[in-house]
Amino acid sequence: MLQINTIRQAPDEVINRLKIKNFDASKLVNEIIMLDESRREIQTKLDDTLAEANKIAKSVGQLYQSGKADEAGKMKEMSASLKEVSKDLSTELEKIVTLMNDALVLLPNLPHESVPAGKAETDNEIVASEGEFPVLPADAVPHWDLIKKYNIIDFELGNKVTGAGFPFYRGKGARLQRALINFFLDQAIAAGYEEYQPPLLVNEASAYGTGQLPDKDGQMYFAPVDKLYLIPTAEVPITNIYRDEILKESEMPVRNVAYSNCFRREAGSWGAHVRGLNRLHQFDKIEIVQIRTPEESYTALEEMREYVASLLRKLNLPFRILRLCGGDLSFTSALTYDFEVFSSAQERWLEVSSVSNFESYQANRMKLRYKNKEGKTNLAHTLNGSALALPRIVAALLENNQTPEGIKIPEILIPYTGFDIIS
RNA sequence: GGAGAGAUGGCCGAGUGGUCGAAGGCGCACGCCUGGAAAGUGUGUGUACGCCACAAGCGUACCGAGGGUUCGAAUCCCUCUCUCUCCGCCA
Repeated sequence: MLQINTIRQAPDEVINRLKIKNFDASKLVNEIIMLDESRREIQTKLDDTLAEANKIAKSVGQLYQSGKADEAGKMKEMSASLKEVSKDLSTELEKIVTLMNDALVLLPNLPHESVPAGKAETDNEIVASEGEFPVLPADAVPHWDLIKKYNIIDFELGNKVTGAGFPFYRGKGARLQRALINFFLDQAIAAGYEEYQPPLLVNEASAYGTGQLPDKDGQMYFAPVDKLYLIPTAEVPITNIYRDEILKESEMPVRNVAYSNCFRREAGSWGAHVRGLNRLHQFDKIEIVQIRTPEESYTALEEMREYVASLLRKLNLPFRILRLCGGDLSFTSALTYDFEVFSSAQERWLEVSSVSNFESYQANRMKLRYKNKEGKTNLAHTLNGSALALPRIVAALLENNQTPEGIKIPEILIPYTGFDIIS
């Protein structure tokens, strides 16, 4: 969430910048400022009352020790009324703090100044475009036909055992998945990321920390008996490692990578464009996470963008990079680059990665701070990106590399797959 | 799942009603010492909020969480959560 200081110091700027996200914040901001004012007023009163009560308690102790029980008795009475006052004040304070927090979590992150205005996908700005579209054979088909033809991914089996959106990968399909996972992890490690294997279920505090709660409740699978959420991305456990932590500047920058299964309910989002591997309830993703100082977080974002681009180049996939417009930008993000690969048989662009800088928005919510060289404690900046999400990469690889002989495996993956063609 | 023990600062660990934000040790930071380092030695070393200039300073809260008793709680009482040990089960 946004820092109260930011809102207090420049409320108009907050309102103006959120207009880029098509979010009318004026009412919320005013409410927050009013709540903040009364919060501070009450806090001051309460502190003064408690200070006085503390003084009395101390002198009562001294009076008893010096045998002046009468005087001590009088002091006790004074203390009783103070106690009532402080009780009322702290109840009131608690109420206001709750109201303020409830309001604060409803405010999205401020977009970075480079974010273009816009309402929808079509307003995203294409900032790069690379690679050649492949020339496909005349009888080229989409990946959902290819996986049947070569018997490498089985949706019907998934339907039987679990339900829609939970396919089985088999034979060379399973091996291709495993190859991609290892390839992506090896690449990330070579680029300086530390590998983690995170838990796939997280508690409520973690889901809240990265911002899945309260705004994306309903998108996550939930195990009510133990009150645990199935992670929609490794971002959640990996970033929450640092929840309630104060990092030394020497421990920064943090560069972590994790492979995980991701679980998404995708409630209400099934339609014509989600056939085959385009959208699943369970999928595999390698996620990179960085924790940075505010000064260098945008340098880090560009570094991550370049890293993701390098993966797609190595896989020989045509891709483009979009700078998301305000309307398409997520609630918690300040700036996001989406990566899309061209899936030739479907003839559409598929989003395979999303690289974002959350600035201090997540950090504030999860109290992730760092101590700078001067010894001052500040909120850190968090960033993350997919590197990469598997299903759509697989879809594009299958479609783009289909030949009459079979599906050719990109050169760089062959050491990982152990075969060069799926036929 | 059964039985027991416990939760204190970055870590270890003392503290069973007042002078405790909390002894001591380790770690860390800075200084001295040294050709340099180690050792030794001195000083410092939590977080949040409020007043205020995001200074100094002062105040308040925090010893797993929440509530209670009391003029006063790390210390007493209640509830919850978590951790550990043993047994059972088990990849």
